[in-house]
Amino acid sequence: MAEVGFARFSAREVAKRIGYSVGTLYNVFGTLDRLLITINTRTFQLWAEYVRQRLETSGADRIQTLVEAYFGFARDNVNSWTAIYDHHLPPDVVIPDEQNLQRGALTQIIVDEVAAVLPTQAQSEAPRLARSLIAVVHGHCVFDLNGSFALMNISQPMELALDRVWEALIHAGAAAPSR
Amino acid sequence: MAEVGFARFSAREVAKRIGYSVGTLYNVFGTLDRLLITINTRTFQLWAEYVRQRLETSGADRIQTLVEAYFGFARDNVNSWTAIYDHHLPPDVVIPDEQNLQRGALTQIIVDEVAAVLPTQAQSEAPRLARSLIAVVHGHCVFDLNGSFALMNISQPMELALDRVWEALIHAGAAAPSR
DNA sequence: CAAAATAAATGATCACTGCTCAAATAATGC
DNA sequence: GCATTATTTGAGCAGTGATCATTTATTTTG
Repeated sequence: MAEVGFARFSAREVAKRIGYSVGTLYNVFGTLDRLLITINTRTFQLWAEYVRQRLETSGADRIQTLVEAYFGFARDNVNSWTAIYDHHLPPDVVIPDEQNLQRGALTQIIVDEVAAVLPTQAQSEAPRLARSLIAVVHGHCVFDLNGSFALMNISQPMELALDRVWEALIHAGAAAPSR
Repeated sequence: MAEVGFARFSAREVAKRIGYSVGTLYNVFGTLDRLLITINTRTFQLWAEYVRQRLETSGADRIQTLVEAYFGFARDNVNSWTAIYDHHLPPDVVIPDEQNLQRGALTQIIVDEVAAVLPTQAQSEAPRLARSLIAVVHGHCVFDLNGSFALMNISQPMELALDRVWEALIHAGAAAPSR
């Protein structure tokens, strides 16, 4: 997936590279969708690990570190990252609970950091606000990687996203970062 | 595209439905990518028209109308809307200038409305800020349509996006809407 | 009007895809 | 050693994007 991207990904090629036949691959995963779900869950895990490591060596502005890690992983792993959002499940296919839990770990990291920055009386808003801020950063990241921002001469999209994020946090009562 | 969605879209099926052979379709468009580009440009035009009509009957908060129109079109045309972002061009294929101009019309509508809401001294920031706000709404819209918000029990994602948008506008000096 | 020149449309063919499942192969238990 | 269970296989099916020699239709010309 990392090498060829979602559009050129195929079960046959996977089988060839791992030294098995297509049949075995289908015996294990049942369907291509379930193979893709598994691959994308793994990408989420790598992403969460990437974010955790960045936080370990973060400066004072840990929110900035989060935004930079979101963009950083996407930019360093365009194909794998894009595959997460290119894969649309048919209505009858569902992601196993176990995998949804694993995928949620990344979100939890962000919820915790948002909570840490909010004042006590705004703590209850952290989960909802954090998810909204993820959407904010995600939107900027999508437009960065698909060339929309470049086409419209918008430079430094990551900084743009961070501006939006801190505006929202400060509005919610967070203390402004020392910048 | 509207009926079957990006993943099940095929040139052969198009040819069958319009009463021509695949060959003719390829004589006209040259490649599937160029057919997809054409379809998606048309979706942008329909989208812009949709937004214009909503603005005509808008209440006092025209920014809210924009956000509702962004979400509204996406929700009413999930397959066509999603196809815009699912179609990734190979590095050697480019969108013709003419089509990029047409696609830019939607952005221009939003830039104009953002400018109208900003004070005089902030006018020059309108193009950059407007594109950032589009990214904000886009991110919320993606997570709404792909089920991410539902999975995390986040209700009213459109209202959430509008909150972020107005926070940013007020931070930039816009007068708060009467809500 | 007919013949020549141009334009438009065709669809068999190629290499690929997801997926199936009877058959072959391998591993295990007794 | 033999029978039972567990794995693995890959040809085959219906579909895909793309090609291009051939056919069909239209227009121009003498």
